[in-house]
Order: sequence, then structure tokens, then C-alpha cells
Amino acid sequence: MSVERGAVALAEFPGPFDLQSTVESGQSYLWDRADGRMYEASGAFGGDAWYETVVRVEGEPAVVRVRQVDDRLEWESSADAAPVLRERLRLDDDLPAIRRTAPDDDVVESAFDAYWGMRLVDDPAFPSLISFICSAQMRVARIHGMQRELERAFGSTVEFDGRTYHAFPTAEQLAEATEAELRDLGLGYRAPYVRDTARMVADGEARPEEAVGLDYEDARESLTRFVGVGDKVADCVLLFALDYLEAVPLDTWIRTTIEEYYPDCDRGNYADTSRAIRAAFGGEYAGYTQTYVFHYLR
DNA sequence: TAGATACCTTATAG
DNA sequence: ACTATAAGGTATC
Repeated sequence: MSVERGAVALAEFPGPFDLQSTVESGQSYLWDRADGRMYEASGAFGGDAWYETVVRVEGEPAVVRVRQVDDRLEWESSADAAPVLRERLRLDDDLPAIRRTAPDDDVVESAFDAYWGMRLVDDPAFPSLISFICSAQMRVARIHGMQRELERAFGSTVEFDGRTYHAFPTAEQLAEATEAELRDLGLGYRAPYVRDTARMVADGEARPEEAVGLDYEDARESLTRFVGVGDKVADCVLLFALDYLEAVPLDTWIRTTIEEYYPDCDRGNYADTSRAIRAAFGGEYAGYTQTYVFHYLR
């Protein structure tokens, strides 16, 4: 299979862009660094590192390899990668306008300054769902490692540029996994959650995309039908895959931030605290602010 | 309905 | 070396 190459001129899109922050900030677990140094030296070096993932273009798997060199996004793929990059990395988001909706207190300002250019990702729903089911009580680097293991064990292979890559497994592929196999990959108690959720999707009982179109809180409720998905994981999928930019996942880091800087927003339960912090973070794009703060404090 | 507890595994701190 | 602790929580009681 031939290797096509191209470049995306970032000047055509509103505001700055930072590839490393975007793919190494714990939003997406579908990208891998070609040099194997994912999460090793955030910000210190590797600003022009190559990142790779397997996407689907019209149903067919295609490897996409991308790196940022100054104001260009250079890519290599078996197909035209530009439209995929534009969508998945949210290049059309008007970052300066979004930032203006955020509060201008010290934490938020510092977070935006530290990683200015980071975008939210727009991942496919099922892989995002599985990734965040795996994220319970896990560190970012290990969640990432688990997804690579799932791909290697259950995903389809794709040949590209003389190497073999693995796509993220489909629900049907993952539904075939046994709990023991998943535990052997290090998933621990998340193993039955992943298997059961994959079965629900494979059996046609429910699909994460069904949440799209519902009011935000109904969409969150819809996702909690899946096994291993509570309010927090549901918020992650809404924010990083289903285009609900107001979603603010209440994880340990944000809860600590609320305690320290927004004590009035602590309402004692998820739903009410969520409403309060979403309002404090500016409403419509509150999830953007959450993601900057998360990455900054982590 | 709100609150407590078990749950896999691993990296890191002490 | 060895143990305690915590990691982007959820299900169950």
C-alpha cells in the first residue's frame, strides 16, 4: 500500500494549535507516539514527535501518522488524512472565542497559558467508551497501555509503510473476549465491564451514539446504561466523543480543584455539583476549561 | 435515597 | 527489600 503525504496549514484555522498537548492530555487513548515516549516528557521535548493512530475512512481502516512542525501539520497515510485530522483534532474550534467564555481567575488563566493551543479531541464513540471504562482508578499512562493491549489482542491488523498496525477492536470483536482474557491484559475488575458493554453494543441492545441529540443531562443518563459507566465516565464520552462541550467530568482532580477554589460549587452530589461547576466554567464550553485545568493540575 | 465498601493491578513513595 | 497508598470510579448493599 502506498504512502501518501501532505500537510495542513494551521494558519487557516482560528487560534493556535498544540498537537502534543492535545493527544497527551488524557482525553484520547487512541494515539501512540512513534518514538515510544508517550507521557514521558510533557512539554519538555518532543514537540515535533510523530503520532500514529488507525482511523476508518469509509469503513476501511487507514493508518494516520502526524507531527507538528511549527505552523504545519505534516501527515503520512494510505488515504487523504487532512479531513480526518481536521475533525478529530477539532481544528475548526475558535479557541480564543472559547477562552473568552471561561472565568478569568488564577487557576484557569494559568492552565490556559500553560497549554495554550490544546484542543479537545473528537474521538469515535465506542473506543472512547471502552477507554474511559478502563480509566476507573487508573493512571493515564496505564489506561493508554491497556488500549494498546486491547488493540493488539482483538483488533484487526492493518499494513502500512512496511509495518503492521492494529485498529481498535469493534464491539463485535471485543464481545468475543472472555473475562479471563481481559484480566490477563491487566484490566482487573474492569474486565467484565468491558466485555458486557461490548456485548450490549454488539447485540444491538444499545449504542453510545444514541445519546446524541438528547439534552445534556439526558444524554449523560443514557450512557450510564452501559456496564461500568457512571456519571463521570459518561461525561468523558460526551465531551471527548459526542460533541457535548459543556460536559465537565467530575474526577478526583476537578473535585480537589472545586474544594480549593470553588467551594460554593460543591453541592454534595454529582448532578448538582456538575450544574454549579458548569456554570462557573462558563456554560457552553465548560468542558474546555475542565480539560485545561485537568491537564495543568495533573 | 444517601452512605459505606469491595474491587484488580501496578507504580510510586516512604 | 518491603509495605502502604493511590490511580481521570462503579456496582452493590
